[in-house]
Amino acid sequence: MIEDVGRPAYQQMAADLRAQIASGKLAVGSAVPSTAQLSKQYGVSVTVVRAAINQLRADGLVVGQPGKAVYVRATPEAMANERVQLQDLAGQVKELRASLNDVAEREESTSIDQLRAEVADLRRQLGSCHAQLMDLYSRMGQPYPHEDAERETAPKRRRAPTGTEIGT
Amino acid sequence: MIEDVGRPAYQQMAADLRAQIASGKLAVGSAVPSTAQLSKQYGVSVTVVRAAINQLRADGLVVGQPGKAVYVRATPEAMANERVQLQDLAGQVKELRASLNDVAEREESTSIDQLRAEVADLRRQLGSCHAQLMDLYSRMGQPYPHEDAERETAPKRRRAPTGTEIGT
DNA sequence: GCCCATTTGTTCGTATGTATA
DNA sequence: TTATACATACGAACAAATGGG
Repeated sequence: MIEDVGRPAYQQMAADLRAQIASGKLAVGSAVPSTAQLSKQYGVSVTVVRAAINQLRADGLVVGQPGKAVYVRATPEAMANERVQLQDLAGQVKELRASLNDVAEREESTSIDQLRAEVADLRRQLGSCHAQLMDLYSRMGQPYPHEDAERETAPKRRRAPTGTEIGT
Repeated sequence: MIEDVGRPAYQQMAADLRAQIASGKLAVGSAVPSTAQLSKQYGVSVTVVRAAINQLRADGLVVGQPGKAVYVRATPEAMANERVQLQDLAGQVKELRASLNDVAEREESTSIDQLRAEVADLRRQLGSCHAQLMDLYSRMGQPYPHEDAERETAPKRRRAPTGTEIGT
């Protein structure tokens, strides 16, 4: 199925899992097969599986719950939408600026009606722009337990098995 | 120096390196100490060092060059700026929309001079907004070889050591 | 040009802790 | 309690790139 051996195995595996998520074979909310199962399926060590899963998690596509499974969080399209939306937003603001520039240039010799129409058009464009940005902001700010994710209740020191104490 | 043992060692180490980058002890463009050196310094295995470096690389703070070293790419502040700028941008667009709303509401009974002043003010706000978004877009779109980074010239198959062939 | 040491990157194996069922 | 699963951490090996002798 995969014959591009020019790339590391964990990247190929991550790409394959991404494709499965995008195609719907791994639906959002469902569980990814366990590390051991993936290790047997793909014929690689658990290290490669972990590396692939880590890459997907870094991209925000999956989230792991210890003791349970790794769950699909979102599709690659939804993640790519953020960048695409940002690009669209840039284009919209640019057009908006050009329109406003035209208004400022021709405002001396235009009638009130035309001015009114232009302002209404500007208002429509800005409304669409605003809606996109709100969606973009909410999607980036809300559902992301990324980074630290402070222990909400009790710090509950997890473990100190071998060499957890690190210093200079 | 670090006594919070409630978190994994590689996360503590990543946080410490982040702080060093932020404080300037690890300047942008300089090289991070090698894996072996960091392993001795912090008293952890190379696995922990690799995990910490991987986290910093996933955040876009450092980039590694095989055979040479891992170099500091940007500061955490500059990375956080993207989100802050997005937030500011959201606020600015919101204000802009409110101003435009007021213009549309009061355009019937205002003089040309006042309308002109408001349009000029809108134009100034939109200009600032546009500049911020352009900076944000260029910073996200340009210097990022993230994701796949297709081989630009020759695919140049790198290696196939043990079990690179993976299948279903 | 060739050899060698260093460094990053990838991959293997294994062990342990914690969480869930 | 037992079993499964994720997460962390240890050690070791090899490939590729870099740079010095």
